[in-house]
Amino acid sequence: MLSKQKTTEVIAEMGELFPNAHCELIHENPFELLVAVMLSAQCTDKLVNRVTENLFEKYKKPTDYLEVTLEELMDDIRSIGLYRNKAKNIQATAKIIHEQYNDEVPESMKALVSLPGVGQKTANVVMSVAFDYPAIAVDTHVERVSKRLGICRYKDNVKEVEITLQKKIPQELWSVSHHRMIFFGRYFCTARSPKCPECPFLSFCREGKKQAKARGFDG
DNA sequence: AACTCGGGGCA
DNA sequence: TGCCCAGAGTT
Repeated sequence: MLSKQKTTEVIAEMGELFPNAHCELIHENPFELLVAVMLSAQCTDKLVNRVTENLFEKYKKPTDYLEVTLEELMDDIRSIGLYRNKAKNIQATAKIIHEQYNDEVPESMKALVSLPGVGQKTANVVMSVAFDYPAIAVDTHVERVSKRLGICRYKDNVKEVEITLQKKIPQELWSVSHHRMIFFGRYFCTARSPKCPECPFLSFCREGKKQAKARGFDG
């Protein structure tokens, strides 16, 4: 297990690798962010970005989603997996935000999680990114990277990963860390074929040693 | 804890 | 082809 100091150093180095990591997810309004993250479930970010580019031209406010039929919204996001559930959930959530929250995304974990299609992970992202709330959203990238680098244990569940990260990372870096680990997970520490030979953390990475043995490079 | 949704990307 | 992906809801 990595020490707190070593973990902080790793996060800092990820910041040098991806200086703009924290900017890319920040949308102009929290509602766009919420929709983007709802769409991203079980999809690659590349695919989501392709869809949202057109989607946010057409849909600006929560009520915009209520003025079209479910079929039309489904067509607008059809290239994404799970589009039927996502379209339903986005409409239902837009309706609640319009009717109960005066067209504003609620700034509370409890309220966010109660929205249809919004779970703990999505709520974490919205709170930390849109409202600057100190939280570390543990998605699959964050989980994989944390385990491989030894920040937490392989057997840890999502909650345990979150607790360990919050223990080992200074609070002012929580929100930033989320983004840096996502970028690192996307460009270096990918699920299937991580770029271990190019990785700055290879010297102490558990996964790197496995990969070196399996793929025949110097671990 | 296990199952389902689901089109696209990648090996 | 087969497996995986910025998860959430139901049983």
